[in-house]
Amino acid sequence: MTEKGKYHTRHQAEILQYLQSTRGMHHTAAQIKDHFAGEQKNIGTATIYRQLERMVEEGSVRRYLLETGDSACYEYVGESPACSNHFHCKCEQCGRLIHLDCDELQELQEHLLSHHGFQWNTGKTVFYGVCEQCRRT
Amino acid sequence: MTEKGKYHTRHQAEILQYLQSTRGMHHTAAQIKDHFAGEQKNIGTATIYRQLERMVEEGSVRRYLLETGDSACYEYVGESPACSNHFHCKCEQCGRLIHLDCDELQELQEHLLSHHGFQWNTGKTVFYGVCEQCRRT
DNA sequence: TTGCGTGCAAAGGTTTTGCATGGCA
DNA sequence: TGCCATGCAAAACCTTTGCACGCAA
Repeated sequence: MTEKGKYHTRHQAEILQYLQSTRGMHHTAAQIKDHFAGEQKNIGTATIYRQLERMVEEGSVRRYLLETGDSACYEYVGESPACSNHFHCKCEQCGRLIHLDCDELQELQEHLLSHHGFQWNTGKTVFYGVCEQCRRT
Repeated sequence: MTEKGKYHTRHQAEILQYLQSTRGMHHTAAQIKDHFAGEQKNIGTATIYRQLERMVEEGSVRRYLLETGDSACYEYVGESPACSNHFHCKCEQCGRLIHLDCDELQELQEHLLSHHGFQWNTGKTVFYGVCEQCRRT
């Protein structure tokens, strides 16, 4: 399956390391580019997209679509699927992406599969709504 | 809140009527444009986007983001929030958008609110995964 | 040496915007 | 008549692609 990614390059390692060091956070391609630009390390936009695409295919990184016109967001999730036990909630008011740890998620996943035959890819799904902070103000 | 939409125009009525007549289905802006082009009714792209934006703001139409690079999808959902008792599931293999009626949805909604303080907007959320048909093949 | 990775620039696609014109009230 | 809506074209934006060069193995 992994025909791509034959070579281990410096940029590949640096991007992966950056994403790993910010586990739990998400970045757009442009933000990643800016991060390295800030360290005097220029990485071409195409390279960033190509590396991210590879990591998404491998499964170590997830991509989220938030709003029309916005960039996609990328987040390191690791090699093991065990860490996927949280909801991704996007607040429609303040725009934050919130990670909620919750066992209910797994129950719902099983329900969707057994009752509806739908094999839910929990990682890719984003729940839209209003977060606690915004709700109180 | 509704400063916009002061005038009722022919195009507005036609677009809304088309979306209403296809309730349960979703269309991209381009598909809507093509539909009217097929009836010798040309509607400018900008007009379609502007009308859709208005309807989304009003709440009678929902917008879904499916894949990067793809267009957003629009679907008529009506004025009442009662119809929102179903999941929107996008099959990552065949690309279909599936509507699943399910009470579990409301339970999850209550759970998210009471345990995590997150007021989930169920209509906007799309569950990604693999549908029953694709799973069996 | 072989062939993948990179960077740059250009292309591709969707959505938004500016501006003059047309239509609703 | 006063504004809003429309259409066209251009702009803005994110992402992908082509190609020559660089680098890993």
